[in-house]
Amino acid sequence: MASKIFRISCPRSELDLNITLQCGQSFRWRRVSPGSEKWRGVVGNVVWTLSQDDSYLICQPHFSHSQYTTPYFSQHGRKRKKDMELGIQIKPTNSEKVLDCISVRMLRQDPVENVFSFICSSNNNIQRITMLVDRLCKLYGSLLTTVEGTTWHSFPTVAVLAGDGVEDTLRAEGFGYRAKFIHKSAKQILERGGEKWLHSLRLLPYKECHSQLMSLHGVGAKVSDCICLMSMGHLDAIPVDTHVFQIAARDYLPHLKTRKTVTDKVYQEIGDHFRTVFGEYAGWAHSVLFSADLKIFQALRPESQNGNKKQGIKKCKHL
DNA sequence: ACCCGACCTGCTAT
DNA sequence: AATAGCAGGTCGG
Repeated sequence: MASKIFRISCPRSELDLNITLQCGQSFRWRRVSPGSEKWRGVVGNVVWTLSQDDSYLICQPHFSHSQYTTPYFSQHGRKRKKDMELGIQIKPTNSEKVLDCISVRMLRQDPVENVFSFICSSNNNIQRITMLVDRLCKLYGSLLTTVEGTTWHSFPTVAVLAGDGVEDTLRAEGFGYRAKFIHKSAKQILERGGEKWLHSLRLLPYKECHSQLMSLHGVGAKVSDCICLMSMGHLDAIPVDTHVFQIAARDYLPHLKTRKTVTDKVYQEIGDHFRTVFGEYAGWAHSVLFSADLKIFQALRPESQNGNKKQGIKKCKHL
């Protein structure tokens, strides 16, 4: 049931789908077919097919029923580039790959999806995280629609994830020790007021938001920062994982090279350093550096070929 | 305040 | 072929 297509003015230099949808912010986007430049995924309760040329995003919703959607790509502007250039000048290591990834855009995700996706991320790799998140949606989400023979499901509600037997089921489905984290966090969120409570955290200052999220079982400092950055609107949150730790030790804080693990103190030090170097969009800059170090982007060369025909075009401010 | 080992799973390297 | 190492960490001691 294809419907209207939305064209959104947005230069590829400021938002590259291939990087943004594949760099480990969201685990729900798939290429329409192998090698395709079109992406398909779920935002809220709507399946979208996204593509772009050098100047526009082209967005097609697949409705099964009438819906609308809230802004998904964050609106942080061009000033961020200055911050990034400043950072690159200070530390040129890896700068070529970094420039390839500068067109990553932070998403503004739904907090529920963000929380449970990143609970799945602990001590895990992107491929398996993607598989687990997909499994979570198929098990506990509701069927939205079928597109070209593929079924698409919504992300599960908190109440469903808090239900009886969820932990045992998830363990049997290969979630490992994360099964308990998911079930218990869902129950904690429900006790505090459910989705409404989680959304209300967006009103808090960064530090408070960060510590509230950390009260959830399975959400530590790193996952909490992922949520702050990717769904709470805190563009200065710095998730420090093993990868960012390596980058920091290599390019910014050489005295960390001798350390084996990220302690709370080192975690804080790296975040503060990034915020000092990159300013208010430090979290975005962190994602550029993180993406540049990801294996899948090592051989990146996004050559644009376009010439997309369009019909039934409609203007839309945001997705 | 700080550090350490255990923990599920599945892919990779040796 | 078997085994250690690692992946966007967190928890409890």
